[in-house]
Amino acid sequence: MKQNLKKSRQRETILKTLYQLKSHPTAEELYDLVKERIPRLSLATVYRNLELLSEMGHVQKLDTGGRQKRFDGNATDHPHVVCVVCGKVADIELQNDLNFFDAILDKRGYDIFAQKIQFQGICLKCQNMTPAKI
Amino acid sequence: MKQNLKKSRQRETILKTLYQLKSHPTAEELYDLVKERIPRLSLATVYRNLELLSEMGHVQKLDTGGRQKRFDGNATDHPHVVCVVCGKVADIELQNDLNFFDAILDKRGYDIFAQKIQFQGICLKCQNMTPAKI
DNA sequence: TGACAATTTAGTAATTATTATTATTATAAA
DNA sequence: TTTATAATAATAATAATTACTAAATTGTCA
Repeated sequence: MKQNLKKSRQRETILKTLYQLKSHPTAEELYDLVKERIPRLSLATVYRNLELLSEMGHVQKLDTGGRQKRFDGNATDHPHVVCVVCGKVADIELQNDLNFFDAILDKRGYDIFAQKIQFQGICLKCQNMTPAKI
Repeated sequence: MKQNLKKSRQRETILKTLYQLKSHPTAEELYDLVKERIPRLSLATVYRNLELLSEMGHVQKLDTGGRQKRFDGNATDHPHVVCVVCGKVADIELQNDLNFFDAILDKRGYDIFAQKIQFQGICLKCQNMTPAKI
């Protein structure tokens, strides 16, 4: 799924900065960080590149309930824990033989009360849709 | 968590309509449906009541990747499957002893390739925040 | 029942996250 | 270098949601 990217200082710095973070920033939070290195950076550049990078499988776009989407430099499928008060997101590890609530190895201090499980796929209708010729 | 609600024709019809659906409509889709019964209905009324109803635990607000949020008349924790092409959402049932991918009892025709697991809670910082006095 | 208070609504304006546009600048290819 | 391609900054446009407000509805209780 991953493809190579043309380089530009902005794109490289955005990606590198996101990789270095353990947090899951919004586009705007990441913009503020990268802006320290590239002061003339535009917010639209951050949005455009995060979209591109997530389409290419280099980063992950997260829907965590807040108004703003969040981004994760780790593009592999892994569970998250979200604070419903402040929106902060952390990675979490599961032990794959136990049931959900017991399986969390490190709760990261979160007081957990709910889970959201979502599978992603393609529905029957969309599977049968022949792609349009170019 | 559920509290009682004051009634108004609009609120009752919105809730009843959502309960009857097996689908997971956006606020706008639900608006179109309820509008058939209450032609002068306002979209803002639908948004306001869905917000209220979900805060009170009568319905569930879903973040499924699209721009619009979706709503589920079943407020209990249960897994969903989302079509990444058209956005359609379906309920899904898991067998609780198997690992994830194998545990899905009925895929509803979806061709599934990924999973998103999200726990919800309150982070350490927010737990220690004393609530403001009224 | 009727008078008043409280709640809810419709309609619309405002807000806000994200995306599109465009002229300019940077990068790559020849 | 010269020319073509792609990316950027800055800003405008879009679209989902929320806030506002005057009018309508509902609830309370004398």
